[in-house]
Amino acid sequence: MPSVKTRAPKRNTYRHGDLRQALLAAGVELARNGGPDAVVLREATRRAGVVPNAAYRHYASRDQLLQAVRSAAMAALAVAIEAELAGLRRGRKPADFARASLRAVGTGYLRFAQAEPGLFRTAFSVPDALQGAPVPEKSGNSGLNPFQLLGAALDRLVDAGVLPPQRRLGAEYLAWSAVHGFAMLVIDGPLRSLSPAQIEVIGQRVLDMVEKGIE
Amino acid sequence: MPSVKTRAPKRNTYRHGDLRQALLAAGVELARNGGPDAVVLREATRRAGVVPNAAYRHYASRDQLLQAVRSAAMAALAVAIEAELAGLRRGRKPADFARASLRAVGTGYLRFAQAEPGLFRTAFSVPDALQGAPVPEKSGNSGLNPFQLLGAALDRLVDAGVLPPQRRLGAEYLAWSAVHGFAMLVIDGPLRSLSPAQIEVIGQRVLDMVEKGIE
DNA sequence: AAATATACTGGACAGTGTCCACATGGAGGT
DNA sequence: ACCTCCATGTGGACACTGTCCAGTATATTT
Repeated sequence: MPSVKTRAPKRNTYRHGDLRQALLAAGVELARNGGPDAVVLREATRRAGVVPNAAYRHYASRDQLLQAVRSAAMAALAVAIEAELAGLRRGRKPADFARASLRAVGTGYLRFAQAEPGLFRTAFSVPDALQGAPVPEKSGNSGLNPFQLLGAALDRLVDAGVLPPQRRLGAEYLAWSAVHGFAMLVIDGPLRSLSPAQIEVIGQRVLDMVEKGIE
Repeated sequence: MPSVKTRAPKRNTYRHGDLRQALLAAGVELARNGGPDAVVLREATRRAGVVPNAAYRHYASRDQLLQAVRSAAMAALAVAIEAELAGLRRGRKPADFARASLRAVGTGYLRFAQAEPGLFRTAFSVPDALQGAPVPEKSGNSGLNPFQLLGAALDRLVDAGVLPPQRRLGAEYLAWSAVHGFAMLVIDGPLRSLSPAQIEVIGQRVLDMVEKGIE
């Protein structure tokens, strides 16, 4: 056996077929374990069974590849949030439903951060104007990126009369700050050593704080 | 002129004198602009006017040097918080003073993150059990690290009767999450493009949320 | 079928962390 | 005063990285 890390599928055609996609997939896999720094161009080409320079036909630099991986990670986060939202039962009063929506966004966010810390850290590894024109690469199935999903939940709170309209402006910053900060502290901060059960409990308290603090 | 990056002070003695300290200082300077990834061992030795391998007499690896830089960054954060606390006028009622203390911790935290984003990102770049035995390398002049300074402020809130004792447990996680998350979003997240004035305003709203959400 | 554009290969270079063997010279004992 | 020890710094090397430049193979267009 030559080596454990043999990943090249021994392509026989000169062209790869879909190298761009293969590099992105390899990059995502690298980011999954290891975070942003683990996204190394040469390793990605190795896994795609191609010479290092071939990557430059599809990405102008290692950083461009990392950006693509980041977008994919952001989209995965959006999907996780959407999944949490989809699991909501719709029976109750609008106010309760709106509150539950905001909670679901936060819960999905935190679950994803714990389940995929590498991707989560990659998604936020580098500056990004999330405000700007929404690009589909960073969005989930609904076409909304995580920031927009949060905004939609807050809008629902206003519509349901739970959140006074004058408090709506900038409310996503408050909610996002609390949840994002907690996620960071959990995945590689002082709260790293807590058990999943403890994290769940404190996470819910963070969401309580947001709910109380925002209205 | 040979080069702009000439930093070697042309030592003539064989021994450096205090290479360990010089490497740490160079590392901190590198982290100040550029964050954790900019802490590169060879550059640090270059600035200390020494051959790369000399570093290994004082730090077992590049990572050990980075850890030392992190501790220094954490200590600088503690000092910034202490400075904010020291600026508090003491005249008022204990309850007001306790509230102001918590706010000062948060404000110091956010000010430092904005003033020294490189050091801030470095301080939290890598897992660290902040809970464990407090080491002086990460502490400010009071001997307390940032986490402990926050805890002390919360204790004062309890003593002043503002925060019910049963809410005290874990309260630092809530406060820390909100403030840390906001800091992250500001220095390299979606809030990066906001003006300092806007950041100040939203930052105060984050602290409002903490105050309301915690009690 | 010829020409062109596209995708990949090959070889190189500077930069990094780190390993090994070696040189230097200050501290302490005789 | 000398001599030896050994912590500290040097020199050279290796594998790894991102990236540049020049070539080569194949798909597409003419």
